[in-house]
Amino acid sequence: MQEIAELAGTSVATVSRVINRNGRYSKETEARVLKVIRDNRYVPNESAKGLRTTRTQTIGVVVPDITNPHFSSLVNKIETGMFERGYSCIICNTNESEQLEIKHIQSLRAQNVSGMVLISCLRYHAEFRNLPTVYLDRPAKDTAINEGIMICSDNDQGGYLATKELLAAGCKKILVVKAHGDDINQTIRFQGAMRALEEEKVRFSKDMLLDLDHVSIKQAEQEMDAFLKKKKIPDGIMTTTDTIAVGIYLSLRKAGLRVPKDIRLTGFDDCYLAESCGPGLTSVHQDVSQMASMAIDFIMRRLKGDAVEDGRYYLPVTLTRRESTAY
Amino acid sequence: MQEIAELAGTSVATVSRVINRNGRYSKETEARVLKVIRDNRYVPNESAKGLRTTRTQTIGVVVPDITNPHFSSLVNKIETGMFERGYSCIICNTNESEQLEIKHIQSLRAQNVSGMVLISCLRYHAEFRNLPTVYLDRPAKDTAINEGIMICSDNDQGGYLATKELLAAGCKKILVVKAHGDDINQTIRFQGAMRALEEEKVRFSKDMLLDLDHVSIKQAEQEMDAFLKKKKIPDGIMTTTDTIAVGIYLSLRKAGLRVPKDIRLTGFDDCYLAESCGPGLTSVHQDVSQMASMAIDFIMRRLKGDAVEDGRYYLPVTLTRRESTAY
DNA sequence: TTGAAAGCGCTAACAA
DNA sequence: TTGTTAGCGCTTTCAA
Repeated sequence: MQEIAELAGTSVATVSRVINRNGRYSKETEARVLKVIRDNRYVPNESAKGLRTTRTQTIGVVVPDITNPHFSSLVNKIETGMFERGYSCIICNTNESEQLEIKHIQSLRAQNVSGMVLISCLRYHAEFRNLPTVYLDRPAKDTAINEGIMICSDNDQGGYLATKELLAAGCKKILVVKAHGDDINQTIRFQGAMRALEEEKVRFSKDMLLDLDHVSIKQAEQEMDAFLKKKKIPDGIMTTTDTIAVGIYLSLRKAGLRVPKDIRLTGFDDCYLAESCGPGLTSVHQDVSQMASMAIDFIMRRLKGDAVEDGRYYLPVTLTRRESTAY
Repeated sequence: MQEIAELAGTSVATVSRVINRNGRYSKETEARVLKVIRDNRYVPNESAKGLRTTRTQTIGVVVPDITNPHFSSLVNKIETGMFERGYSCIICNTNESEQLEIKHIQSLRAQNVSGMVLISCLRYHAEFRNLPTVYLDRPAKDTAINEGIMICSDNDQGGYLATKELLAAGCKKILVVKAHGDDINQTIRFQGAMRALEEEKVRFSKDMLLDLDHVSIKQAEQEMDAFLKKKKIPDGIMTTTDTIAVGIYLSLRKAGLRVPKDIRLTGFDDCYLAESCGPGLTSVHQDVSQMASMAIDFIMRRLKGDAVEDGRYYLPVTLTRRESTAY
């Protein structure tokens, strides 16, 4: 920067002003400085800037599993949008581990990120009130916590819609396949399903719930294999994630059961898995673009210094109908 | 840090030494400093460290499309492995755009990343010789370029294996579906396919090549729809990516063509799409874990100061057989 | 084994 | 509109 200043015949302060476009300089010096910067391919040092201002042009994004299509497209949208606004994203995978999540967040803070997008059911509001933070995609595990900005789909309604669809298709014996673990959405979607059953006065017995250790195609497939051996065959299956639904497909296929003829099936997320598996999977559609852009907006507004009120934002979901629930 | 020094009754220099474990201090002071650090939850400021040392605990990872399962699992492995070694990853999506890639790399350099993993056919060796860099998954577009460390699968052999499998299944009229664009792997895999055909003295005419604008399920499906309308129906299809193969599946299903009965199909990458679509897709398996860990190792070695020789490393591929080529 | 002090590149307060 | 300068938190040389 010193060098740029000398070449442009000015001071470092002015160079800094031009770079940060704060306006307090003449058109001529601006042009001169800009030219020298371009000619020398000068790139400002972010560490120095970060040290001086205690904020950097980076945003931390904490995600449970980048390998899950739902999250990868969410991350893709966030990363793209942030970069357009001059920010880079540090993506952190927690593999659904709370411990790892905490470590990652510490590391992000050490790196002076300017903001954070957390896909997590944990809440850290007390620890970093000054750091613009948005909780995305997952409500707080502790429902008593109201602080912070939270954006997610109306998961309860999603579970409801999917189950209603199965009932409309004439299903009487509905199996629900969810996962337990830290993602509270799984439970919320299940509750939505229960709401739909109650509304239609359909009884649900506990043995029609398959509760997986974690979300994975393999696990869903194996558990379903076991279920089919032991129990009565359902005529409809509601799953809480497309990934699980794909595992169910594999198991049913092996067992010679046809979708939708013998069994109807619904997914959740409506990621590309839903349209690419055959037969096409009816799935609850989440507006990923909207979620990402809201998260970006909130952070940008706080970065500009605007006061942004805490709140929970629930985005509406829709049902994308495909062959798997045809009737 | 100042504060820590005072509380521990020592100087900032010593605190720094303890943090960086350089050994030049007594056991007692070490214990004292460490305790104060823990008690106060002190986290060193990465910006200051970065400014002083011109390297940070971050690695830049440039990836064409995080949404593609092959890349998302590659990134997942890299991110996890790096974090275990104390590094965070800044993930950059280029959406296959050279321009965006260059912007991203500039931004990474401004952020003083300690190393880079680039999934790209471009080469930047001249610009940053000092920055530990590994080119992953994609050979140089300009084959004359020999500089740098490059790790990728033996894509030619992959194309060869897939096509051989189709031939072994008795296919006579083989359609190849690839994408053009910046990813030279697409072409290399195609060449491997040609090698297999030549070896078996099977003629290949240009109208049996479908060359997509870019890799996408949708595009593959649409182009295949059009192809089926105009041309003779093939009895085998070799694709250069699982994603494309999924699009082909969709098109064939609509047309009432059965896999593998009427048409046999192969994919490439062997990502989870391959096992989850039905019927299971025979696909060329890439050793993603190995690729990621080699990349990490090379960067770590260079970070330690070891001289690492430039070179091209081609990892062997295998064929994972599933139903789609059964015979 | 320790401490003092310089300085990494930048921003912002102050002065001009 | 511009320049001078202090100092952000850290590492590292030099001296003790």
